[in-house]
Amino acid sequence: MEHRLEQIKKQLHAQSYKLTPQREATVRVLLERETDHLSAEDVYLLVKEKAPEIGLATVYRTLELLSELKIVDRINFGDGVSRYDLRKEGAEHFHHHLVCTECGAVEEITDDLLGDVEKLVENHWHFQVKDHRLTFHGICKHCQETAIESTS
Amino acid sequence: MEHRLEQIKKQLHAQSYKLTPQREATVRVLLERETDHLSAEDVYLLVKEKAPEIGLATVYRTLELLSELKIVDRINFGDGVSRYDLRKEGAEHFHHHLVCTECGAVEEITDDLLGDVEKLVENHWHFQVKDHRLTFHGICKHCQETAIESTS
DNA sequence: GTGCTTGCAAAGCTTTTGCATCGTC
DNA sequence: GACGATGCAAAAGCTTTGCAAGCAC
Repeated sequence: MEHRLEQIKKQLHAQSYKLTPQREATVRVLLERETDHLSAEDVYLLVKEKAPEIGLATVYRTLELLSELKIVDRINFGDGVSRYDLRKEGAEHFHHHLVCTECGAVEEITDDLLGDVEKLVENHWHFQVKDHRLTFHGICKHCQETAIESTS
Repeated sequence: MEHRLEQIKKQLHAQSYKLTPQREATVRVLLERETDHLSAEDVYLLVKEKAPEIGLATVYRTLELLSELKIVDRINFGDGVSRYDLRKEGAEHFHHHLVCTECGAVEEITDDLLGDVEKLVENHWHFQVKDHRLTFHGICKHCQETAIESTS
C-alpha cells in the first residue's frame, strides 16, 4: 500500500500538485476500501476519522483531482450519487460491475470481457474507444440461493 | 407512432394507470425524439410547446412511471443529469452508447454485443443477468476526421 | 364522493463556488 | 511575499415532496 501511495505522490508531483495531509488521508481511505465504491460523503466520513478537521469541499476537490489524473474513476450506478473507484495498478481499462437489484451488493469483475466487442465497435462504427463502462443488473448468487430456500 | 402510443396506453391501463393528456404529450415527445437522450428538463421544455400548462414535477412523475413500467430507460452519462430513452419496441435489452469525449455526441448501438459476455457472467460468476448498461467513451468518426484535417 | 393526477412552491440532495485564511517554498 | 490548498458557508443545480385543487368514474 505504501508503494501505491508513493506512486500516486509521484503522479501528483509530476503535474506539480502536492500530496497534502488531507489528500494523503483521502487516498489512504480509498486504498483501504478499494472495492467498496464509496460515495463522496462516505469518503468524507472515513477521512474525518483520521483527520477530523477536513472539509467536505476538500474531499470533493481531491476526488476531482484524482479523477483527472485517472487515479480514480468516477462511476454512477443510477442512484444519484457519484462513486469513486481506485484504478487497479497498471489497469488500462475500467473494470466492470455486477449490481444486484435485490440486495444492492456490487461485485467487481476485473477480467477484460470486452476486447472483441471493442474491436468490433472500432471496425464497424469507426469509433476510437478510449474507455468503457459496463454494468450488469440482476440477481447475485447469494440472493438466488436465498430465493430458492424461501420457496422450498 | 400511433401504434406505439396505443401499446403504451394499454401497458398503462394494464396496471390501472391512465394515459392523461399530460402523459400522452410526454410520451409523444419521447417518440418524436427517440434517439436524442433527453434530460427531464429537455422533455419538459418540449412538452410545454404542446401543453403549456404542464408542470416540471409532472414530467418527472411521468418519466418515473414510464421507467417503472420499463417503457423508458433512465441513463446517466456522468454529467449529473438523468436522461431518458424509450425502449425499442420488443427490445429485451437496453441498447448501448458511444459517447464522444470531444464533441459530446451520443450514438446508439442496438445490436446485441453482449450475448456471449452475459453467458460468461452467468456461468462464471453465477450472476443472473436481467439488464446491462454498456457505454464506450472515445472519439467519434467525425472528430477523428476533423483532427486529421487540422494537422494536415 | 373516492381516489388518482396535477401544478405550484417548498424542500432535499449532492456538488460546486466564493472568499478569507493558512502553509509552504 | 506569492501561490496553491483548505475550511466554512453560501449557492447552484437536479429531483422529490407536500398540499390544495381538479378530474374521472
